[in-house]
Amino acid sequence: MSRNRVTSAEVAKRAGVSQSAVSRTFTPGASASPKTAEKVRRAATELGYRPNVLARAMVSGKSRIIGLVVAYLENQFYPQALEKLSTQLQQRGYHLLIFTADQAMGNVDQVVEEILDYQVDGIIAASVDMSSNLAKRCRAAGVPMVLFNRSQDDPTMSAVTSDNHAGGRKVAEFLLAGGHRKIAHIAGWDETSTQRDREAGFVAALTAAGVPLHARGSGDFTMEKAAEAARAICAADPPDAIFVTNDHMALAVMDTLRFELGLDVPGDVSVVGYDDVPAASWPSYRLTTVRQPANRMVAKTVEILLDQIENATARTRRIAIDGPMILRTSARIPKGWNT
Amino acid sequence: MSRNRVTSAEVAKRAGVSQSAVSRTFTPGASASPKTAEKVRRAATELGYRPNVLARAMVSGKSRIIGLVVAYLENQFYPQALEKLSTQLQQRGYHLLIFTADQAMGNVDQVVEEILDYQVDGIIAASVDMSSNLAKRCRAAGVPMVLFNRSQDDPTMSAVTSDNHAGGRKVAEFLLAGGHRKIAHIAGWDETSTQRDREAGFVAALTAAGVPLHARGSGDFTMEKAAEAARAICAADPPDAIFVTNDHMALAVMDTLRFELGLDVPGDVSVVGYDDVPAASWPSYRLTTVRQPANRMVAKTVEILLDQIENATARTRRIAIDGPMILRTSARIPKGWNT
DNA sequence: CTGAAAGCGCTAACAG
DNA sequence: CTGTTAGCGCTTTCAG
Repeated sequence: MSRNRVTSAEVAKRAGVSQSAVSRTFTPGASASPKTAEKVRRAATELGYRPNVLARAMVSGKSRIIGLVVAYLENQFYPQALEKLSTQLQQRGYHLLIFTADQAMGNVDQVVEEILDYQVDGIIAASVDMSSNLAKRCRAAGVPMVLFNRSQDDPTMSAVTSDNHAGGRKVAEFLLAGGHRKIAHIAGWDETSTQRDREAGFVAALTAAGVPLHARGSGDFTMEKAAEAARAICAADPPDAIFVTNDHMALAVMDTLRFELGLDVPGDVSVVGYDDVPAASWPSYRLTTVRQPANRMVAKTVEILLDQIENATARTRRIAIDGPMILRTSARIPKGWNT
Repeated sequence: MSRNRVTSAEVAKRAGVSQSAVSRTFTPGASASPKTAEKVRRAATELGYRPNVLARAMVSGKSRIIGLVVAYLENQFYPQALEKLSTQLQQRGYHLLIFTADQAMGNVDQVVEEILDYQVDGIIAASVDMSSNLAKRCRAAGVPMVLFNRSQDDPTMSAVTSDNHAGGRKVAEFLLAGGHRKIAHIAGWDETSTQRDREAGFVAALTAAGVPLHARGSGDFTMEKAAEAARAICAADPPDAIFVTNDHMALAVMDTLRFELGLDVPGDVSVVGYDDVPAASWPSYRLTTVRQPANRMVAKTVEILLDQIENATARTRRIAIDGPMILRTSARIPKGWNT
């Protein structure tokens, strides 16, 4: 009942060749005669041999494993991204090693140290914030890192996000065009770039139109807090529209408005979210939102990371991908409005 | 810009001790004098040294990585389980290496071979079906495996599920007590144990009461197909209750009934699901369902797997954890009904 | 093209 | 308790 894997040496013996010959036939850029390769391959299948990835990693310095730091998966946007990330990486011969970091516990840095222990070839930090001190540590270790759905102040880190500022602006313009003038905002965490950028774009457009923000609450990126914020905001002078920083919270806001406060959406108040998670399109919600193009974000993330890994490209890249507004029925649609 | 990690040898030199001394101070069950340990630890922090997990894995035979095979993460039950799994494992010093397997592509076996290449200490197969041939392969390799939320016919594989048969029975009894007599079922894939067991328990109770199944449709575990099935079932002689194999599909069924077919839930038809995913409790749905105790299922999975890994317990265990019915408002509640 | 030999960084006997 | 000595399984010079 112990680890009894077949080794290259055993295959070599059976095939009547040297151990290095075996190694060569299993190494992509190798030099082995068709004849030898054939003998080896036969012996290998007979014995059920497969190269030990870890041993290979030790000597080659390439583990073909990518560390993924992720916070919480309740917001549907992340499992979706995780799945795509895993699939695309797997196709290229890499695999994800998962590390969950309690955003709250602020143990992200600690976790990254652990990741480094595994000699990962690269790191993807999905929506967690990390010290730029840490970035230095990774760079020193020669391990590339890319931030997914978060961009740090530290411009030396590669990052892929959607164009949050533009997205926020679009929402404001859409709401304004719809005739709304008592526009509220329910935020996530102020510490995150997604929150800051979306709100900045949103408020900028409002300001440009000379319309002040009617009210503001914080939902902490959770449904419970978002619901509370919605209650608080509507208790005083109810808004006629609410922009919620992400769909996950927006869903809770819609439910609170409708089932608890007895308000009609969009009759009494329009609601707009951000992300376009699967649930946003469910008939019960039909949430108008700004789509984060998960596919393209993931593809870019993989491209940038593998480029840095395989071509030793030191260049850090920061990308913001534009996403369209998805018009559904949770918000009044201005006449003649096009995307 | 290359891999420049500090090695134990460098720490040894700086601390003025042997390389093995360094190894010992970083190995839990080691013998090192407080004095030496102190010197080593200082030198280590000064140099920023951390043991190379892969090298350790090579010689010790323990990689402290667990392979997780997972199919699709859209059904909220899985991200939730994944997160808990990762967290609990991480606490015990293990980490998850993710492998996505297209259930449809039937490449599960292929994927497991890949997992084995990484010298994982164990494998968790979350809701995917695998050949018992493969189980043999893992056992031969000395790698324990436990099935999560699926139990195979092959009784040599450890498995953790909820008590699906009992769950199905409960639903039938609940519906029957509620006075329903035209009861339909919308299934997932017939090949899965979850589907078979839930339906078997459900139908058994119906039969015992002398009530035939009014109609049956297949939803393929997807929302689209489930919606179609709902349409088809209601086109002929509409049922007064539908038991849907999982919440993910049940949500779609509710939406279809309400917004497309104009039916009232539970006024015209009661809907019951299975899993108790987060969305089931959202105000728009308030879906009556059978809870799969994710926490306990995960805890058991981790316990069984680590037991087999750390204590070389060969004993395979198959566990079905009972879950309560969660009464909400998508189904009529019989008078005086208690859990 | 091929075999022999030297490690990758670390743990685990083995003597002291 | 400590240092020395073997390897873990594999890739990679280095001669041939």
